[in-house]
This record gives sequence, C-alpha cells and structure tokens, in this order.
Amino acid sequence: MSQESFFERVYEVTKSIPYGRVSTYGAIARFLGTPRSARMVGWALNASHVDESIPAHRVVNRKGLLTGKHHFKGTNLMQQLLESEGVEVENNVVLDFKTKFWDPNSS
DNA sequence: AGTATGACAGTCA
DNA sequence: CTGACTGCCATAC
Repeated sequence: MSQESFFERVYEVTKSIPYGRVSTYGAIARFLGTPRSARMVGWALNASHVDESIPAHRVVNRKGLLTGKHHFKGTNLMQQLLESEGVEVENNVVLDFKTKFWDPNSS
C-alpha cells in the first residue's frame, strides 16, 4: 500500500502535468482515489514549495483561478510562468481553461 | 483524542 | 458565470 504520504502522490501527478497544460485539485484528488480531498491537494502543493521541480503553477481550482498565486514567491510569478507556456491568464484566471485543462485520469 | 486549518468541489440562488 | 453555504479528507498542534 502507500507508504508515501498523500503529499508525495500529489507531487507525482503535478509533475506529470504536460507543458502548456493546467489541472485542477479535484482531478488530482480523484486520480489519487479521494475526489473529496481536493483541499488536501492544495495543502500538499503548499508544502510542495520545498521542491521547485513541481509545477504547482499549473494547478488551479475548478474555476481556473490561480488561487495559490499568493503562495508563490512573486505575486505575478505564477501567471508569468503560465503565460510563458502558452497559457493565457487574466486577472488571476486562466483563459480557455477548459481547453488548457488536463485530466490525469483521461491521460 | 479533539479542535482548527486549508492553493477545493458541488449545489443552490 | 459569480457568490454564498455545506461537506469531505488529511495534517498539525
């Protein structure tokens, strides 16, 4: 079974997000087998800041809102990274979110 | 063991 | 689509 904590699983999935794509907490949580623990995903990503290899900026809530933007080093760093990958962001919200959305389960 | 917290999701208006 | 309320899970103290 899983010796690794819930967090490590979130890291694996988050790092599995392809370039120019974004995912949601619910999708990740569901991929882990706990669709109700979307909040845990956010918590895990909060601790993910220890590992810079985790593209947490590609993870947004179901509304495509960059909720964790305030958790990043720079206030505009998260948006900057997304735009750099081809993901248009306006007012902390991902444009064409449904098009950029990537589901680990559908992958 | 119980309480408090959290980068959410789903439902209702 | 947005705003407000509730529910759920896991971690930390």
